[in-house]
Amino acid sequence: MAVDPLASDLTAWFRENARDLPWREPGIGAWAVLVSEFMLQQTPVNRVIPHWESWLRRWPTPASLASDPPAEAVSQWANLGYPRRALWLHRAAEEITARHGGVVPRRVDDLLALTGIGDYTARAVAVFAYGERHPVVDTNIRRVLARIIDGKSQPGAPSRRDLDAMAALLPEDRADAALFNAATMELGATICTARKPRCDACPVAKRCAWRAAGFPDTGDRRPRQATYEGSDRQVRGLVLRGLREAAPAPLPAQALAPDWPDQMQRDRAIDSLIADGLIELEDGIACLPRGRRSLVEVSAAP
DNA sequence: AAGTCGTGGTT
DNA sequence: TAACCAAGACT
Repeated sequence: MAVDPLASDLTAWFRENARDLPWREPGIGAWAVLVSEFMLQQTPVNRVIPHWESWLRRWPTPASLASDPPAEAVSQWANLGYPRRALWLHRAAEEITARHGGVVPRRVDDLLALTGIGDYTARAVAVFAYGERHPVVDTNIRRVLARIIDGKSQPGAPSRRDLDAMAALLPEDRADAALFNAATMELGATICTARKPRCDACPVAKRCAWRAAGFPDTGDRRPRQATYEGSDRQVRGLVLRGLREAAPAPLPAQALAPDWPDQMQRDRAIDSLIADGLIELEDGIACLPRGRRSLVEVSAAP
């Protein structure tokens, strides 16, 4: 069966225009790819790169990460945002070590069973790390498909139709299939962007239903984010930042976001961080999870 | 299944 | 400048 012309145009474009991102280096391991996918969840590429490099330098294998306490992962995560991803990545490393002998699994089902890995990440790792043949759908790909195929400016909710659409376009050859997934994602990230698409540079503009229809605004925006200023998220961020910067030393609870105007809200934030396993609180002393040095360790120090 | 979860850059 | 956006996952 011949490769779909849309797929072949996109992969041809990708071969010439792919950004050389570090996790795309040939021979990069599955663990490195997995770490990149965790960090890239809702975080821009340019912010991820330096963190990805230092993370892998410190923890080159799942087992090496699993052998350190989660507190170290949360600290190392620094200001990447959504810090529970650090916790989940640490837990995934433990699971990989325990269930898979320290080797990142290759099957989508096994990947899906790991903490913090959902439908996108499982497929991304299987495809980009192992060259398995699956359709991958992220927000970029959803947007590209919505525009090219459905003629909409914005995609609706994630649907299994996107997965089916990618599956229908997927080249038979595994390597080509992986390239096509990466190419579609790359187009969405660099050309067919949410805000100002650069249709002049798009290799498949001729095939775009949205363009053919005159770029109709289909409304259908994503729900707007709540104001960050004064939000629970902001307090949580401040509390965690304080603990990170103090680590490995613990802090008295009063020293967490001490200037926050709303005491009740601050206390709720602390409780929610405890519930999430991001911090621990004992006798009014707070620390990162299992971050306090044991008495043995402290007394053994010179 | 809609809400929630950080942080920083861009418009 | 306030709003928008960024390789999602979990509950």
